[in-house]
Amino acid sequence: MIRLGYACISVNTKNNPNKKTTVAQLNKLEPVARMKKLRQVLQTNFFNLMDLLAYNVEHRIFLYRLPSEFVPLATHSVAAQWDWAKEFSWDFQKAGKFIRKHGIRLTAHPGHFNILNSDKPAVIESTIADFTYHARVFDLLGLDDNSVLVTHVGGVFDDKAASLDRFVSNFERLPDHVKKRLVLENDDTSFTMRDVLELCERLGLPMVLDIHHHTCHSDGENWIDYLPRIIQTWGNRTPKMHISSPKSESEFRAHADNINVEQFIQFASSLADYNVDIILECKNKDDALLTLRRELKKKGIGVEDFAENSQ
DNA sequence: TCGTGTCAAGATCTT
DNA sequence: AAGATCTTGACACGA
Repeated sequence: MIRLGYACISVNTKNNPNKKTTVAQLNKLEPVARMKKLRQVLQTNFFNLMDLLAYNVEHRIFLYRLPSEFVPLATHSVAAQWDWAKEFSWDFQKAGKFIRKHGIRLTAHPGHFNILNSDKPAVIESTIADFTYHARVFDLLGLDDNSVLVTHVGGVFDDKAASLDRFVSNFERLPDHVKKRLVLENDDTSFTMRDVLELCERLGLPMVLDIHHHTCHSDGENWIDYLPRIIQTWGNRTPKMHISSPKSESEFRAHADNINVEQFIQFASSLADYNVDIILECKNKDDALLTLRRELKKKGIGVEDFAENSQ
């Protein structure tokens, strides 16, 4: 059984849980007004999250990536004095209860400025801080370890082996509650499916296969040969993958508006033996998901049987 | 209301 | 050593 999900933004609901403010804006304000502004943004994001999750459930979408901006400037010094976890504990509990009740799987993808294998101590520190923030949000929502934090290995720094080793030693520095949620994804320029799989096996971490990245960057491996090992990394957790279609031949790395249905069928047919959650990374977000479902249905293919039948 | 410059953050390639 | 690029939506402000 396959479940489909989308990332961060719904194009069908007007408001999304990704409202933010800027440092420059906050610096214009007095400390009290500053706190008020931050509070206001997070309150809006909670409101929008509940709205969006209700929409998701209505459309039987049980997989969703939470925007990293959910708590505005959470790891920036301008918000350092702000105890958002305490102030919003009621909201976290309420949202968490809804998420658990409906069996929604929430995941996150900390931004690309997070480089755990950096050679700069300050970058490593800010990365640890940002991962910790993401894990804390899931902890406060009371979500299990299927709510993962997806990240890339990072930079190559002219020496891939040394950079992989540095990832391992910096990983050991993460708090346990972050370690249990962190998972690694192959990227489209530096670390291939096999690089990441081997690193995941070394660290005992789950691996997210991004099939689009794999077509952009590999050493010619056939991903199907590696599928059982990739699935194995997830243990008792539900494996998660990413798919997107190339925007065009010339902009192959960029994401298209929708998923090419033939391409999806080809990918998904190899996953028939497994339970897999797949996040669609498309410009059209949730609309791409609903469109893909319609196209599959037209072809009589129930790849997402659970979601279709339990209507 | 609309168009435009700006936004916390890194790595890598180009000049 | 400094600047552009990646990628990217939304905020804030001025017209």
